[in-house]
Order: sequence, then structure tokens, then C-alpha cells
Amino acid sequence: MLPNPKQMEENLDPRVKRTRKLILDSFGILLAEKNFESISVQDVTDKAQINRATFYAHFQDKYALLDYSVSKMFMQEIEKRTLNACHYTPDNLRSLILAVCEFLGNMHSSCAQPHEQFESLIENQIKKHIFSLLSLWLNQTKIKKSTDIPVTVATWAIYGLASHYSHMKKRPALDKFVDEALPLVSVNLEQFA
Amino acid sequence: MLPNPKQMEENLDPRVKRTRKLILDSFGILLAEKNFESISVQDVTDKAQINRATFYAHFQDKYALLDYSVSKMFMQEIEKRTLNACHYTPDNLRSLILAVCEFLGNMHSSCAQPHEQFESLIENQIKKHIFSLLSLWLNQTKIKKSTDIPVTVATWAIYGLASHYSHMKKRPALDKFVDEALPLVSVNLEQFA
DNA sequence: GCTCCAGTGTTGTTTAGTCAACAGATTTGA
DNA sequence: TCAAATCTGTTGACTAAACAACACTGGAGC
Repeated sequence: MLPNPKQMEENLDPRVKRTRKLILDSFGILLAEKNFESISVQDVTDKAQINRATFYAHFQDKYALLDYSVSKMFMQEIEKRTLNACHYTPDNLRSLILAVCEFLGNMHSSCAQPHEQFESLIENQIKKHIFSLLSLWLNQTKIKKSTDIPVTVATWAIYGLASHYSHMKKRPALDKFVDEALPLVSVNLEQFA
Repeated sequence: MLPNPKQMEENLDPRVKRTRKLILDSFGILLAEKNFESISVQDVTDKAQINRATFYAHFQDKYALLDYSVSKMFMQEIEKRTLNACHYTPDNLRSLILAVCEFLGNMHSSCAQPHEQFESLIENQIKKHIFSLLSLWLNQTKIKKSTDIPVTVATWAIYGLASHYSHMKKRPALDKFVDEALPLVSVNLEQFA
């Protein structure tokens, strides 16, 4: 059996795990202090107390770090709700929408000045994860139809809803918001249930 | 000019600083959980997430770790009160007695079951520091007399007082206790003031 | 235009940490 | 009482991180 990515991470050399954690933690702190563009690789390695050359042994540049960081945080959110090991149900879909809303919401409150440019950088990562998660769900059923089109629609809709929610000046109760949105998303997915 | 031990610690390879911190932190946590004798080098390295061989690159055994740990904590206490960069005055002596009392007091409250055997292990380290601190103070004066005898007496007296204080069931106010003890200690040192 | 400055990304060499294995000491417990 | 298990302290081969260089880029200020 293939080792899953989770096991791979845990079987890494302890030095590697330590270094990545130092980088990620420092990056998180810096993101809370100033906006992404004004954070340099220097800043990260200074705060992490690691050598700059070591940074480049792990990440191509700060954009790769952002991708990795966002992916990791998002997947933790997903795993916390055990959405990574289940199948399509309206309830799971609801949880997923909720997770994305909360994730973007947290992003807005924990990051300093999240500019539009910054948001577009994380958007692609999040959508990739939503897309593959929905694909996984739908392809567990016996139905052999291609899922790409409905999954694409649902992915963009979910991200769009969460983005909209996180930008609202006066956010309504999340539960109500999701209740209202859910049927519009599930309508194209029900055929696979 | 010779680099002082403080600078040497700071100029160490970052990996060394990290590893030592991991070891010290883990050791501190373990000491709060169980008594020193039942803590193995394994336990420390497991909690610190470092390799056991790495431990032995830094410390000869767990007793060396205890010595280092106690020394470091005690010196931090001393430096906090800037007693490491001053000379003999009754007031500084008072601060020193206070520091030793508080240090042993904290030791008792933060360590699980501090047995007599454990206490005798740290006693020597602490006394070494008190002795060299008092020697430093007294030898800054112009008086050329040997200080070893009076410093020895004062060192043992101070440690004894602090040990006594930290063992008391109902500890009196520390200030009062020190006020009462101070003259008995300073009597042999005043000649160097 | 120009220099100065701060950051980037890469390199070769040195050093610290990892890992698996070892023999020996101590403890556990059936 | 013997065997299994656990901890110790040490070794040699391997790998990651540190470090000090390097050439390069893109402003900022004159």
C-alpha cells in the first residue's frame, strides 16, 4: 500500500520537521504583523532563527511558502471535521461550506491588511483542495459519469460564497447563511448521491 | 579581551542553541511530572524529539544535565537582579539571600517530590555560584586579605538559611525572615565593605 | 545618469544531528 | 533463577543545516 502524504510527513527526518515548523510559525506571526508583499525571506529566516540558505532547501520562494502554509492550514480545518474521509451527503457538503467560510473568516481576522492580490494567491490553493475533495466524494459512488463539470461549478460557488461572507461588513449568523446557500450548491451534485 | 561566557552562548551555532533549549525545556516539564531518579535520558530525548545520541553530544549523563539546568536557572535569577555586576553592600547581600530563598522555594513548588537525594545534587551547584559571586564582590575592594574563609562561612550560611526557609511548613514573610538572618551573615563580611 | 542598499537565489565546505547497531548494566516478572 | 525487557553509553555512515561567499536584481536618493 502506498504511504499516504500524512504518513510521509510524520516519517520525515526530525530536523526537517523542526525546520519547517520554525518557518511556518514565523511566517504566521509575520503575516499577523504586516502584509504578505512586505514580508521578505530574510524576515522569515531571521524570526525562525534559521539560515537563509536552509529556507531555499525547503521552498522555492515565499510564494511557495504561502501555498504550503495555506494548504496545510486548510487541510487541518478539513481533517478536524473528518471531511477528508467521507462521501457526498448534503450534511457533509454543508460542513464543507462552513469550513471554507470559517477558514477565510479567520484569515481575514488573523492577517494584517489582506489585499486583493494576497487573496488571489490563496484562492487557487483553496479551490484546488475543494475540487479534489468533491471529486473524491462523488467518485466513490457507483455512478460512472464524469464529475468535472458539476464539481467545478460547486467549487467556484463554494469559494465565492465564502469569500463573499468573509468580506461582509456585518456578517450574518454563519448557520443561516449556509442554510440559504446550501441548496444552490447541492442542486448539481444530488445526482451523484 | 576574553569573550565572556554569556557572549559565547549567544555565538553558538543555532542548531546547538535549539537542541539545548529543547533538552532543557523537556527536562523542566519532566521534573514537574516525576522525580529526578525516575526520569531517563530516553524520556528527555523522546519529549524533546531529538535523537538520544545527540543528547550525549551535549551532556555526559542526566546528572550533567541537572547541573547545567540548575546553574542556568540560578544564574538567570542572579542576573535578573543584576547581582552579577556589582560589589559587596549589605543591600546586595540581602538581595542575594532573597534570591536563593526564592530559587529554592520555586524549586520545591515546581518539582514533583523533591527527595533529599535530589536536593543534595543541586546544593553543590548553587553553593558554587554563591561562593564565586561573594568572592567576586569581596575581591573588588582594595583589601588584600584572603576571602576564602569568610566567604565559605557565608556561602554555607546562606544556602542553609534558604534550604531551611524552603522546607518550612508555614513560611513566614520572606522579607522578615531575611531581615532577621542578614546580620548573622554580614557580620563576617563587613570588614571588606 | 550614477551609486548605494537591501533583498534574492545559489554554491562548496564544514559541522551538528540522525539512525541503526552494538555490548553491557539493571530491572522486571514468571 | 533465568529470560525478557529496558536503559545506557558509544560508534560510523549518512543527511540536513550553517555559513560565508558569490553574482544578480530592483528600487531610493542624489
